[in-house]
Amino acid sequence: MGVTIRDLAEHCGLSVSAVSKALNGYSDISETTRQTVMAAVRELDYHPNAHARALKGGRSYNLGVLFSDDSQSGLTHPFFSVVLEHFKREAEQEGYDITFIGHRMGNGRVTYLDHCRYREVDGVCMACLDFDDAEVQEVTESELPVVTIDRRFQGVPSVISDNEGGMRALMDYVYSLGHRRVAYVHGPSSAVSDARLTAFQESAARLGLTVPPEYLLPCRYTDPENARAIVRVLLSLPQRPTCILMCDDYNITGAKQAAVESGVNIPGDVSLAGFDGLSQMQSFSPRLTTVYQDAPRMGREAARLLIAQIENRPFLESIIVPVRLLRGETVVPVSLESKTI
Amino acid sequence: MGVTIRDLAEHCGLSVSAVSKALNGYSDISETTRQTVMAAVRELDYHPNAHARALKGGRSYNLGVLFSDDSQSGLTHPFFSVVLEHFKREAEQEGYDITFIGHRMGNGRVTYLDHCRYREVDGVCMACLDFDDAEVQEVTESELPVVTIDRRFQGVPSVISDNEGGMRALMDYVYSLGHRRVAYVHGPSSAVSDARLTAFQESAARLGLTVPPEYLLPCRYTDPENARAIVRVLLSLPQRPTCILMCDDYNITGAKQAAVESGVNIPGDVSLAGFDGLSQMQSFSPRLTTVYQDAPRMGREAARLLIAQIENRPFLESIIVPVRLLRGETVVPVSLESKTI
DNA sequence: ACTCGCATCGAAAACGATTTAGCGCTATAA
DNA sequence: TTATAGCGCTAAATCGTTTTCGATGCGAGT
Repeated sequence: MGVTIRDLAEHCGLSVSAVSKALNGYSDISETTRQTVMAAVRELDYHPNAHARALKGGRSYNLGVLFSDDSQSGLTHPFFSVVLEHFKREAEQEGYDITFIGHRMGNGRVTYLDHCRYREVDGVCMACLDFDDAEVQEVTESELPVVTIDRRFQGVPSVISDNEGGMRALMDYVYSLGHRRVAYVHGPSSAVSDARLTAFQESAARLGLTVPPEYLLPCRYTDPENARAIVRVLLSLPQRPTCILMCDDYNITGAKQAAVESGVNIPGDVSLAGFDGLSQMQSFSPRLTTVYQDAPRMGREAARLLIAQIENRPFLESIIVPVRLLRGETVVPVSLESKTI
Repeated sequence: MGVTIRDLAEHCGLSVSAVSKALNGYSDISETTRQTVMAAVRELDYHPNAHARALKGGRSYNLGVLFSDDSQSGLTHPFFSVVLEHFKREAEQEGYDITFIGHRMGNGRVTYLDHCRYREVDGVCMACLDFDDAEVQEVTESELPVVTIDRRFQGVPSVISDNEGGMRALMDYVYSLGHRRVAYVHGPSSAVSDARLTAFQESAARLGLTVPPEYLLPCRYTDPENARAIVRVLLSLPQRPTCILMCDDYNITGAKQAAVESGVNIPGDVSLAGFDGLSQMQSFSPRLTTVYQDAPRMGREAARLLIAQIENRPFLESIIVPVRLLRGETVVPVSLESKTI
């Protein structure tokens, strides 16, 4: 079907190996023959076959992406789709394609690692999944180059958002605006959730805030319905918080709805903050106060880290991606809130 | 590194070819030896190498995905990320992985078709891109199995959302609620946009509505800023529309903002409808009136159509995916709108 | 006994590339 | 004059499969 290296060789009157070496920049090929080969490449529109190359060289120029969350949102995940998109762009720029690693390959079940080997991916990026799964661990412990996002493993390079720093900055901010009764609707237990929760509690302690247990409620990520129910509970508390922190921006709409239903004004009666800085929320009104996570950079850094590893270039053990507090209009000084209690 | 078919053969005391045939269900292998082989597969944890298989058989069990839009949103596209996710799921179920086809492969530029050949994908799914691009046409005209989404090509199977039907239903609905001055903020020219716009105009004519040219404004998709500016113009018209149709749900937030800024109540003063039925908008308040496009089904059907083509099974020429009118709260009877003009 | 068919299996040639070993040749050095 | 050392190239092995074409042994039919 396609034109092979053999066709090229015949066309140039050279051996196959000479052509191969000319293409791959070997030093023992004269400049003139290299020119001849290159000209023939253009003329015949030759392109090497990735499979043959992978078969021989053991390199597929393919990166595996391991990615799943409890809600099975996959590519539609509002935060990780951004990370992924930029991971993909950076990878493409370096000449790598990406393939998604799943555990159902055709009829049968396959472990993640088996899928990686089947496609002979050169490395794997792991994000947003249950890192305690045995199948996942199997990959991190394999000889494959791996990079993890938002989770550290012994000896595995990682890209991590500065969750603690973001939470501290947010807490400092709401405190500075006079808030003393701060509730936190945190995500289900995971490395990220735990980091933020710890930072929340440490900040509270540092600032001298007492946080009653009913102010600390768990909520699924990216689940506005769940968020709505939980915020409704918070708003019906005898001692209502003056400020509510949500675990992600996506849940803000649910919180807003709960507020409307409870006859509570945002931010007139209660302040509200998110986490993520999703671009979809930029047109949220009033402008959302949230902690921006640099998802594009996380994706890029992850790709760079992984590729550096694969190509035996020096690389950092772990990269902390800074976050940024976005001061919107959903958190206001507590004195501006109407005293309705 | 991995365990090959040769290892299997030695372990079983068989020839490589016998093992291969046992694995691939050939009939000239006895049941007992097949059992032996299968047992060895489990014991040695053997998995075939996809590249070797692709090299020999010409099949890679890989589907290419050609996907881009003018705003370069890629995987983060609110509508197509859903299509893609379900395309991927269906493909996985049938034993296919997917790879994204771009035109920058490493340092150099590569045409889409070359990229397809390089990875030897078995077929290509094309969505949401400039179908008039020469590089795109080159793929549709190649010998590769192709399926297009939301665009028909001569001789190429396609999956298309019933845009016309949706627009007609929407128009009938707003008309039935008494709206006579209906504006349409339509998308930039494309097969989809044109289909909807035509349906809009035909419906208007059928219903006896006159649509002044200033009620027909173009707007980029998924660009709330753009939408905001345009709706602001609409709302400042001397003869204000009683109902505004937006080209997609994502732009609704921009429209809402424009309304707030113009002191216009939605839906109190002006009704508002979207298009897509994005799940992200489910928590929009008031509940959005929109035309739901069955993105998951579109993805699934596309994958099925493509795979049926690849595997030489019978397949339909084109699939029209029905839409559904979601009657929310943003379009209300015109008598309920305050007469402020 | 001889052939025929059947059931099982094996040898070997692909697939398209990379890579190692080596071969003639020329130029330089000893 | 004879080693030595590149230079520029080729031959051939190799990567892990699939697939074609036999090959072998055995029971049955004539």
